[in-house]
Amino acid sequence: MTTATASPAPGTRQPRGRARRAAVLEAARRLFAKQGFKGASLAAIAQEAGLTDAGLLYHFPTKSDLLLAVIAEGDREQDEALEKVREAQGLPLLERMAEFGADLEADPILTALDVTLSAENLAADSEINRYFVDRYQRFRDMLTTAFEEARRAGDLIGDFDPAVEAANMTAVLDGLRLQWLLSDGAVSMADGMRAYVGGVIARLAPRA
Amino acid sequence: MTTATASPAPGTRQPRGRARRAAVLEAARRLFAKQGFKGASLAAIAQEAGLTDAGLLYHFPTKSDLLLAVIAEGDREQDEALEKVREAQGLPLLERMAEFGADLEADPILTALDVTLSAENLAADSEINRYFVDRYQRFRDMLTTAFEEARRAGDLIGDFDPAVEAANMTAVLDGLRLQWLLSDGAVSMADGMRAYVGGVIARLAPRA
DNA sequence: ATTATCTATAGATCTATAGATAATGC
DNA sequence: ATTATCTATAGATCTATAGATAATGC
Repeated sequence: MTTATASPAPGTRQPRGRARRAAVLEAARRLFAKQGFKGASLAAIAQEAGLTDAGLLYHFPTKSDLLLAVIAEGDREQDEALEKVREAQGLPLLERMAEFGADLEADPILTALDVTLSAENLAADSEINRYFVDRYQRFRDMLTTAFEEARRAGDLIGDFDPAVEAANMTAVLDGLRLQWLLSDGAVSMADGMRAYVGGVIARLAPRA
Repeated sequence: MTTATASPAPGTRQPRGRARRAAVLEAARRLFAKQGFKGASLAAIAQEAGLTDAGLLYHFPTKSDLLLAVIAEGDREQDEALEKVREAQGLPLLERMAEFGADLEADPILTALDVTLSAENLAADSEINRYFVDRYQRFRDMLTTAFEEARRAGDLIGDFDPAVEAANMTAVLDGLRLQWLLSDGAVSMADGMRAYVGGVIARLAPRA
């Protein structure tokens, strides 16, 4: 009976592996952006990275796993932006969310891939699914805390449920993203988020 | 030079074709619900409907087209429910939207397939893409009109943009749907929509 | 010697298409 | 005779896996 030790991800143990893995990610990011998820074949991506398609699958077990890796990499960059938001607390944090729509408009490709992958893996009990479940949970938690803090500070008053407000703010951001993509930019994430956040604050702020 | 006449959809000209088409749709609806879009193979659906997978593709050129047909059929049923909403105008219509989240929770399968397909076809310039673009447009238009009417009637006041409000309300519904699916029901579409619609009205209604 | 990385190969699924069969119109 | 419906077949892509090669640890 072997002890089940958590082994590191494939392709990260040796220099050759790390280099290939990085090359595959770079090629995938480029080809997914240019041809879409379905349009970019594993064989094409593998060729760009200098190995066979089967070789690529040693690093990323499925095509969806590869896309997840591309997205997760993008998320890490976005997380740095989120860190700035997190420096704020309570009402100021919520106020900064007004500009989050505009921020997302800056990276249309990643936004599109993200929506595709999260929707595609709704049902499956996969690592991908857990990734998105966690991400939404963390995002909602951050906002829930901010709503609670804002109430505690007296910046927001009235009979509202912080968890529901957090889910709704997350929902607007996500729903606007879909409409923004489907309307080819005619529906503005930036305008929508500014109006939404402004509306929430106007509704819950103490009367001047 | 032949005149480009709009030919009817394949499988609708002869009784045999109509029957097979219906059988395929029924089998598809059942198998997609049970095994998901990816899990249900064309061959399995075709077998249930009594023809080969290639024969199925005469009726529905691609697997996505088949899913679209299943969804469009569901939409027609939902449209009947929407007709009742449309009977109302202005503020009463908006008030009814508060219950729309609860309505959607009644049909989880269709909701999940719908999100999958709309996200999957964001980029492609396909019939499917146009279907969703149109559907969102019509939904937003309905709400935009309602916001305009409510303002004209004096039920809503203040400096708001009906188009932005319509897009945001559509977005909350859509975004909550995604979270509802991903959280396995922990995030409630019903609660979210009631809070959202209530909030919009509270913010924009004349002070009592 | 052992493990990491990769290739060769085969299977499953979706899709395209040539041509066969069934139905309809004349 | 013409058109609608369908099958047989082949190609493209994703995936699984056995085994080869390269790197590392001893």
